[in-house]
Amino acid sequence: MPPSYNVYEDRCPARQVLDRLADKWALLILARLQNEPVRFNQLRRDIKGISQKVLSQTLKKLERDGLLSRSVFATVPVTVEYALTDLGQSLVQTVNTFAHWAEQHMDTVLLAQAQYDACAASNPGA
Amino acid sequence: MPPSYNVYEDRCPARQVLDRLADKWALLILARLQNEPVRFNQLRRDIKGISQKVLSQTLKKLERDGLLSRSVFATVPVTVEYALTDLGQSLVQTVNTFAHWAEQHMDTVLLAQAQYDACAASNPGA
DNA sequence: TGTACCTAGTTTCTTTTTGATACCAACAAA
DNA sequence: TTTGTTGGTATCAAAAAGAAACTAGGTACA
Repeated sequence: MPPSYNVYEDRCPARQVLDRLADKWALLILARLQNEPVRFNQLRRDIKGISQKVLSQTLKKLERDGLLSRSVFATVPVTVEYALTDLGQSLVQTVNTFAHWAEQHMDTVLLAQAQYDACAASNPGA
Repeated sequence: MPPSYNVYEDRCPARQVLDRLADKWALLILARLQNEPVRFNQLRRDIKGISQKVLSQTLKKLERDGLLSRSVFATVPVTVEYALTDLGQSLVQTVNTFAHWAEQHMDTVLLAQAQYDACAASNPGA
């Protein structure tokens, strides 16, 4: 039987889920949380280049989607810990595969880019 | 030994590769090409909601990265076919896993969203 | 001959999103 | 008292995405 949901369909909820996950910051956050809960500022330090605003927004979205949980501890100053839920854990392997692909095939991609750019430079009109 | 590249590092090329792939349109294009070459307007029709501009831009980037190839045939009117390269093929399985995760876990995500929103509505000040 | 339509895009303009920066409250350490 | 920590929010400029019109080269129809 055909699948109930289809990511190619514009308004299918599965597409919306894919839209949420197909985001570099979301993937990096999920990957960073795979082994242990991590606090807000630690995430900010570890995931180089993320801004506080985007980190905050992305964490909220991932929490809303049930992929991670937010725990507040009444320490001084306050401690907020983010951890993967079971649902988030179920996605981590795929996220890792993705990150590893990027790390492993990077040289090939860089080479392809250089070739493309060289070709474009010698054929400016094409 | 530690990996040469690290997606958590801001300027690491691997991060840039991840940035490129962590894009819903790029993933949907790669997934659509997995079984056969597809033409521009066919992609536009199949991937619901993509605009011509973004499709054109994304195809160029993926071609530059060496993930797909662009072939022009001198038919009337002209035919342009996009196909996965070997490098693109090596990524397709991961892309599929992602899309399938979205389709399979969607109900859980929708439920989590509803719970989150209900809780937020009853705790407007929190 | 004019009109409409096909291909594969590009251009233009508006709206949305992102990123950088500053700011906030509460408290600790020097 | 100034500096630093926690976890954020507010503001504003820049970048990206989206919607729509437009291009070019040609076919088909009437």
